[in-house]
Amino acid sequence: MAQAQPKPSPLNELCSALPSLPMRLQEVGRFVAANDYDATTRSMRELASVAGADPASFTRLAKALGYSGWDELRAALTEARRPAQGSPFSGRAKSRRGGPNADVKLVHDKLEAEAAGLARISANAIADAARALHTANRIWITGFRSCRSVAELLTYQLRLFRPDAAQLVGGSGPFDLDHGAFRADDAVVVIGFAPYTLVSVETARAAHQARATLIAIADTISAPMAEGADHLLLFEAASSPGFFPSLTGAIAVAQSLAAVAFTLGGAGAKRKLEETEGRLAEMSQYFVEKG
Amino acid sequence: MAQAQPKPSPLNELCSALPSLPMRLQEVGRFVAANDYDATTRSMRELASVAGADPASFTRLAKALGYSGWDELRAALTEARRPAQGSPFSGRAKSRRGGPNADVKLVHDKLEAEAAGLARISANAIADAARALHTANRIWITGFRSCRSVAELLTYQLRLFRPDAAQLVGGSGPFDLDHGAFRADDAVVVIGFAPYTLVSVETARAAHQARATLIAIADTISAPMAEGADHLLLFEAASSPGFFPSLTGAIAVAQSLAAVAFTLGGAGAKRKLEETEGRLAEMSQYFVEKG
DNA sequence: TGGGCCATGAAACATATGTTGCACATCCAT
DNA sequence: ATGGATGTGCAACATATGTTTCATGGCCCA
Repeated sequence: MAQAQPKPSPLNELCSALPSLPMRLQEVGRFVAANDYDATTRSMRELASVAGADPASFTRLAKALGYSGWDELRAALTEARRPAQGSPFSGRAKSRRGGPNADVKLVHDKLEAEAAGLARISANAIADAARALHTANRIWITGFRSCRSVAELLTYQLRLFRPDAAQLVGGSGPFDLDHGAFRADDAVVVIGFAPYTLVSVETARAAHQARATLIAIADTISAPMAEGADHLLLFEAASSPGFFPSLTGAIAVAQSLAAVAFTLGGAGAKRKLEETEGRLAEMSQYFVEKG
Repeated sequence: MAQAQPKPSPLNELCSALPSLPMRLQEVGRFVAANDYDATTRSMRELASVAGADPASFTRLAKALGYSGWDELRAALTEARRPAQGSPFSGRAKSRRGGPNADVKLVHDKLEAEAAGLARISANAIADAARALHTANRIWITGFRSCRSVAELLTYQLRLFRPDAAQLVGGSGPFDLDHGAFRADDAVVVIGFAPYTLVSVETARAAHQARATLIAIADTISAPMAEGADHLLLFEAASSPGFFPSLTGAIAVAQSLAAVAFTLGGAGAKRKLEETEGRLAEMSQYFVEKG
């Protein structure tokens, strides 16, 4: 870290040194470059056997590249592969003093990053969770701070076709919680990201204790409300440059959840939806173009 | 537990098993979940020393999860982490042809469409609108039905650094409106899509009459609240397959708006934000990892 | 051809690794 | 209080790991 160097990737220096290496070392070197993930995880002997080479070659390769041994080379590869934590835009953090268009650029980057984040959401996990929602007797939904908007949206959409089932926890204030009402055949959805609100964690635990199906929508696998969750739906809160965590992913997850749950509901859900929509329209809350 | 699934992520089953584990194993398990990359690369003893735990705990954790030992758990984690070969989307679209996985496909398509929708949002328009927000004396925000969640999120984020300026219209109920309070140096944000709620249109008109700066976030140029709007921010509500309009775009717009407004606020906004965050933390509403 | 040089594979080595047995602490039911 | 069961740290264990050494075989130059 103390180096002023712009951090040369071990893989790059491997490739550039390749031609000047003995035949066997070249083979091994190419193998490492092509399978660098396995190089960091499997053992030297394993690699040797699938590469059809001698274990010693790996040690020799490392030394030929200036490392003290294979261990050190592998450590370098491992660090190079380490997922960017914290600042995904560290590389792109250019001097934003560019001009009057800096704001436009910020928005642009942000949207781009969020679109990429959506791609990383697991459709499988959502479908599974939706099935759990479908079979649940009642559905409780929790979220605080900015996640409250996500919780409210999910509640709203679910209530469109399951009006008596979906319920926002703490609907009449953050201290009016319904933990005691959780039953084993209920589903509880907890939405949150770091820093985690205490109440949301407590809600998750209460759900778990009540043996209700717990669905966690969070930014990390290690989120406290993910503990004991039957379904864990991840989204990227920090994916976008900016200062507040992003909720775009969480919203997308919530909407997909509602959509799948709706399709699972079949004709009954559709009927309920039309009924609800009709009631809303009846209250004449809609604007109609005159003429 | 449905065992028919092809790949239950080891991390997920770890998280769900956590609560039923003994104390020390929970600590170790949490550590593994939080540092899964190191878990696959560093050795058991290394992990133990930085986690402040006994090496044996890792073996025991693995066995408690049903693995034959730490090596097998680590192998599972390693495989789960293996980089997807190919592009994130095309690569994963394997044999998703209809069948029982129709739900998965639905979610997949939905997310893809929404990601594409984000790309069509105008960064320029958002930056302009943010400047208007910045110069406004007070900021009123409106949205009903599912758009209420967007309105609440925007309000929440703006209040983080402009607590006295941002205000949700009808905060104490949909009929407690503040139309009379609009002033010429205020900004009014109206969020909505078809079918348009009557109140939101009335709010837009009231804002216009008060000569306040009107910012409309809507799905169409012809949206009634867009009439007379100083800034019109479009998002795609119907872009995604499914049955409910999508709010992902609206959320992205709202967040970007808040982000740019924050940067425009400069040091003062930053100070206010820290102040607010501090007050929130002081109320000890956050969950802190013990250890 | 002969002699030095280097690349290469196999086996021996020291060591770090994952595991397991044991002793002690802790908790719960009797 | 007592006895049993369970969780936890420590240390010894068998072994897989990375490294080194040595013998072999090919190559180039005198």
